[in-house]
Amino acid sequence: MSFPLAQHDHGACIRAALDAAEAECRRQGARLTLIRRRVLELVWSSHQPVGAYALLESLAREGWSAAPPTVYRALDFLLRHGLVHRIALLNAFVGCTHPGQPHAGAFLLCKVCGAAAELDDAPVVKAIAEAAAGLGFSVSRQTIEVEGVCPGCRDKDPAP
Amino acid sequence: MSFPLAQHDHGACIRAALDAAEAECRRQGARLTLIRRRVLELVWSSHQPVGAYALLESLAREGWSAAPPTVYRALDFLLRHGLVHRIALLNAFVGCTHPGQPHAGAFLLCKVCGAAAELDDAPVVKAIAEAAAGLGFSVSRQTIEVEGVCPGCRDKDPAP
DNA sequence: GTCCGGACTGTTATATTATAACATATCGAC
DNA sequence: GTCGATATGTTATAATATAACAGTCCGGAC
Repeated sequence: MSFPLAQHDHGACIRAALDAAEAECRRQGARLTLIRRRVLELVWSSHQPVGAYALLESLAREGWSAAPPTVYRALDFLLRHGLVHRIALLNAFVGCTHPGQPHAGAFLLCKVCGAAAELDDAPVVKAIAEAAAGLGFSVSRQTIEVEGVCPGCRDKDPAP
Repeated sequence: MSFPLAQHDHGACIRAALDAAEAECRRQGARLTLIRRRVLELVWSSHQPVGAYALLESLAREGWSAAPPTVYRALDFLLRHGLVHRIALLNAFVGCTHPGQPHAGAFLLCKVCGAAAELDDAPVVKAIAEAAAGLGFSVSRQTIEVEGVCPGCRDKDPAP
């Protein structure tokens, strides 16, 4: 719900995400297998969206026998169970900060540092729902991606 | 600002779009060359977002000597001058319904018929701007894409 | 008019992202 | 243990997008 600070205990982020994922999979009766778990961990290795082929390289470096479908299947599982989001603008994937709680997923993407922050999307979703309802359109899924500069980078590099 | 009806005078849509494009290019001192004009016309040949390679095939059928860069350059020009929008979810392009008037571009995408409607995005943009400002994020560009079912398809195929 | 520089287009090659299709392995219920 | 469903391995290929460089056109300076 806010931008990750430059220095924070990121290990704690990862642990929290994996714990939440375990719990969510248990709740849904889904199997968080070794490779799915590892892909999720890699997605969470930063707060920047990661491309599928970057994940693939990481897996390969670790000695997994990995081809594109390996990664895409794991990502597909994680998407279906609400553990990651796909950033359409970047063709990349980022960990979900609150799995289990239904939400559309709205992202602020910093053009400078590449970080992604998941926004509280309720007011945005409401505005969209109203506009759509006015046209008789029934909404099923939303993509809200906002590019700009995050507070950290703005302070560092004022008016370039 | 609303969904295109199943039958409407689409020729008029195309003519209006091309006239607006001519005017907008004149205003901006930009050159709407033959191929750019033709690509815009092809983008406007329906209200459904069109992929770059579909455009490429159309051009090829018409006897243009066309390779991918041909199309991507034309699309890039049209994007830069606000004559088309890119739909990130679909990797496809759609004509802008009100060039020259600054707007973020928000789209309703019908999963059934594939039509895209450009939404009045002011309230949505406002909601996003407020949320972003609250986090100290300065917005430069937004992508708002909403999947669902348009009124026409909903009526045809109630509760599938 | 013609020369110059910038913008536009042609062409080939290649990068990047994603999926199809089929074989094999693993898990869990019974 | 066996069966069916789910998950993974593997090869190939589709779909989208860009790099790089050569050639061409166009409009203004002179």
